[in-house]
Amino acid sequence: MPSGGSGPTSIERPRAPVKITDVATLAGVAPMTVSRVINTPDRVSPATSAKVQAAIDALGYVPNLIAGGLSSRRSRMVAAVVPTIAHPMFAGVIQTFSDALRLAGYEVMLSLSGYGENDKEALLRALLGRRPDALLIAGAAHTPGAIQMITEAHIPVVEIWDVSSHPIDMLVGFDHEDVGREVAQFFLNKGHTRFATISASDPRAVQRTQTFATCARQAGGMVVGEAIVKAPSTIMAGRTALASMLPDLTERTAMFCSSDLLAFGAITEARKRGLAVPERLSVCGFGNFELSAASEPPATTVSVEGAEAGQIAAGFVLQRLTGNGPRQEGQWHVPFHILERATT
Amino acid sequence: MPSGGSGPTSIERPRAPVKITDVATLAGVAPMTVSRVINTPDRVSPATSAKVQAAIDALGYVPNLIAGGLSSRRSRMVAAVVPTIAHPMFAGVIQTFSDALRLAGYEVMLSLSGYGENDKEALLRALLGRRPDALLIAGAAHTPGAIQMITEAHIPVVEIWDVSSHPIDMLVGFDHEDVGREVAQFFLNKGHTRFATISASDPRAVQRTQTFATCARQAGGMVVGEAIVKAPSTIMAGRTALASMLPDLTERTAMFCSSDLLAFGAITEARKRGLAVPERLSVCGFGNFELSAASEPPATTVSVEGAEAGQIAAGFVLQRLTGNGPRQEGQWHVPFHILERATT
DNA sequence: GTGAAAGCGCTAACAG
DNA sequence: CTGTTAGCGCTTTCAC
Repeated sequence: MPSGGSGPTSIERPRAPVKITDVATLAGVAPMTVSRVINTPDRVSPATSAKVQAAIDALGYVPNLIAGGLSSRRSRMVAAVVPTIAHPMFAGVIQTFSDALRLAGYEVMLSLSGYGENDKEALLRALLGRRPDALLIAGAAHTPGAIQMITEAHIPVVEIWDVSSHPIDMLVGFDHEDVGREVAQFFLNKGHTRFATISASDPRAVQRTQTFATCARQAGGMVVGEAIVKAPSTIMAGRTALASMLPDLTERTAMFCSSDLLAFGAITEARKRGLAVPERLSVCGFGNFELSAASEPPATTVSVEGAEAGQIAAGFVLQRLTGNGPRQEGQWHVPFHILERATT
Repeated sequence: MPSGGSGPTSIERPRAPVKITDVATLAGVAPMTVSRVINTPDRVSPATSAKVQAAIDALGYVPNLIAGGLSSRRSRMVAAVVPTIAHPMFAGVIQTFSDALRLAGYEVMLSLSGYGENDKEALLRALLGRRPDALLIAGAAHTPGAIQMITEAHIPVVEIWDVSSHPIDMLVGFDHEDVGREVAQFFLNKGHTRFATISASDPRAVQRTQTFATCARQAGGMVVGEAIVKAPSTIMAGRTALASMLPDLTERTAMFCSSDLLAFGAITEARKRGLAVPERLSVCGFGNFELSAASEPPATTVSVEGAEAGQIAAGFVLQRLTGNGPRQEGQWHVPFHILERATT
């Protein structure tokens, strides 16, 4: 029941949301001029602009972006899907990505998918139905249905986290197998011969730790334990896994955990059980959580430049959106490196 | 340059997004019937429904919710604004809230505001411009401009985190002063006479710790240190604060930290410096992070039922949205309690 | 620099 | 149970 009922009071305080025509009427201009004041101010004379701005302020006008989006076919919104933002890399990516896009006038609509792939298609449907101008999505392992939906949306897509031989569109990620290899090499260089892993059950975590184990074996090492715990990683899971692995940790062992949370749990439990870290058990985590830097002893970890990844991803999206140059294939390898601290 | 170039192939693979009329034509029905199949399936005959569904699948139709929203004036979207979801209470609230609303057919659009209040009005404008059907917002301390914008949106609003004497609409929160009081009482009952606090600089954290200090003094206790660190809380800040406070910790002291992160940092630094926990320094944190339960020694903390808060908030919103009964004032005190573990 | 007309893709309201 | 008509609030396009 718009503009119904009660007579006008002395002060304008509309009950139904103010619309562009209300502002136009008050300012004595056409709706189109109001639109210009908001979207392309430089195409309006200063005098008119001031009048309109006054009307906007007086009425507290908040433009309906739904209507604008329908008309212009641009939602000025970018959808982002990540499993969690508890992980520093994702948190970093999202933060930087959001900031960069907001600066360019886009809002980021963030959805957390969790680690279960159960209703990801439903989530995607709900997201794509809102016609985002672009999509940022974590993980390259999508169902065929999901890939089809994404493809047919005809919007720029950036996949993060994984490298992939078949990116949907653009990609910002790293090779999880490279990480495993590099950590293995790190330990091998230190003369380790016995190895162990604790991994969360998600595919990328498994990739990192399995490659680590494979490399260790290939170099003549012995893998004395490979625990897998249900994703997402927790400190407690790390403690439990280490406890159950204890009988096999009879000699000096080098351990790679798929997350700093698992690593911290393993370190905590090891020290409680009297296993000296790093003398008897060397531990390297993954993710560079603040916990690893700030706990005692500070823990060695693999750091991935999430902030940089977000910046690059935003650049990719914006370049496509602002349409400078042709559709450019973007693929960016996010750098990672081992931060050696006191647990190795 | 949309719809350019390459000629049609044998298989239908539309370059522009499929719309409701495309589906209607293929199914041989009116657009309205397609709409009904999607939104009110029980009002369509099974035969028609099947035909339409087949057309939807064949074309990979994803309804444009922007258009639907404009027409129906319901976006089926709820905006949520929290400073961070690194805090278990917020994470819990958002998770439960999202799940409950998704079940009812609403998507949650999550925005992280951070702890700076700088551009909150701009954020709100961008959010409200998308015409969410309801708003969940953390913190009761809003600027007048923000309050006016929210009010004039004429949508259900739930504030979380804080109790307030002047809620905008509905409220799910707790009294931070109550927390301070209760923790003080907890320590007093154990016979403590010397107290200290480490707090993040955000208003609610300060409220908790200051009330703690006040209560301790009123009971005849002595407050030997009150550190304030810049929000958001970090482990390292807790370590640094404790280190600087060390000279004043000459006797058995009870410490309340505004976050488990600060508490963990304080405990870590204390033990490193040879201050026995809990014998010389008793520490209670806030938030019930996993870290507190899983670290060694397990840390005493204040647990707030975030998941329950999210459930209640979702209930408030849905009741208003599905419109059973009159506009009901909702105010809910989220329960909290002290989890005593090994650091006190 | 400003305005008028048309329409974005969908659904409310009302027929049949 | 299904179809028709009108219009959501804005921006595109074209005119002046």
